[in-house]
Amino acid sequence: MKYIEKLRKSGLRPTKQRLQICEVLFNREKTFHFTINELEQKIKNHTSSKISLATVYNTVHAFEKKGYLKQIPINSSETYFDTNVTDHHHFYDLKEEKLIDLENSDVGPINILKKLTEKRLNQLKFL
Amino acid sequence: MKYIEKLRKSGLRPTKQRLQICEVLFNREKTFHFTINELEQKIKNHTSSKISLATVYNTVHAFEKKGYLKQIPINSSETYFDTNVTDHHHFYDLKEEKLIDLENSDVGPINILKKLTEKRLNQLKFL
DNA sequence: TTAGCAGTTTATAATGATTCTAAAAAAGTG
DNA sequence: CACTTTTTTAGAATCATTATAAACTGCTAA
Repeated sequence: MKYIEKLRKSGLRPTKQRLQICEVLFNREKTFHFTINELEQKIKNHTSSKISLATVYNTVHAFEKKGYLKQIPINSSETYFDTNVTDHHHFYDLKEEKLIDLENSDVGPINILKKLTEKRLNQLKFL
Repeated sequence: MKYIEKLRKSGLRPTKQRLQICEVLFNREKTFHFTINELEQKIKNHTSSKISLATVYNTVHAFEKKGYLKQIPINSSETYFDTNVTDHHHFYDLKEEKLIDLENSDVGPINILKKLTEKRLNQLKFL
């Protein structure tokens, strides 16, 4: 399995559950967005063995901490994650109620005209 | 009271509770951000009579629906609202864990370089 | 002014995503 | 294999928010 090394290098033990979740999350062409419950469904469809909900939460947070997933700062009852961890923007389609990725190259530069120190800017997250 | 008319015009009955909440929210120089619990505290400090938590929720949602408040799309355990309903941006200060307003005039134009139809663009919310 | 209806408030229960807990299982190490 | 550490797990706990249903209030028409 190609994920065993990746996990070990990150200091995460390559358990059966983590490897299965890796398959579901990363073994595909395109990146995608998901909630924990959507991920649980995908896991169910993908494997016969059941993974506890707590484990799904644990794993997603572990992967996020290691930088393999990114949390999307959308205001929703459920938290969204993104397997695209490159620096990019999101748009939320109000009608279809789903997220759209826009790469940085799809969006022109955003210029902050107000005077803010460099240090200050680095600790700010654009919403 | 100056808020009676405003409420009536919106189709909201000017109840004692709503007027008190109006005082707390709108009778000030600057706009501000708040969570429901922060608002509840402010109400407690402002008046002697108690307003039920359910009423605070109801009122905030009613005001939001009428356009007097704006929900801020930040991912947090609590929902943030803004009394500044003008079209503007938010930055989230990761270190101080608080929101900062940036007026549109403080931020240069954001150019979407990807081809999206006009109609599509209107139903998108920038995150 | 008052009767009655619609809108509002309220305490409390319900909901639902997420986190906590503590015990069992699995992985790594010598 | 023995032993330590990490991980998994089911279920309980948490906490913001919403639903409920009864009491109350504001409004309006007679």
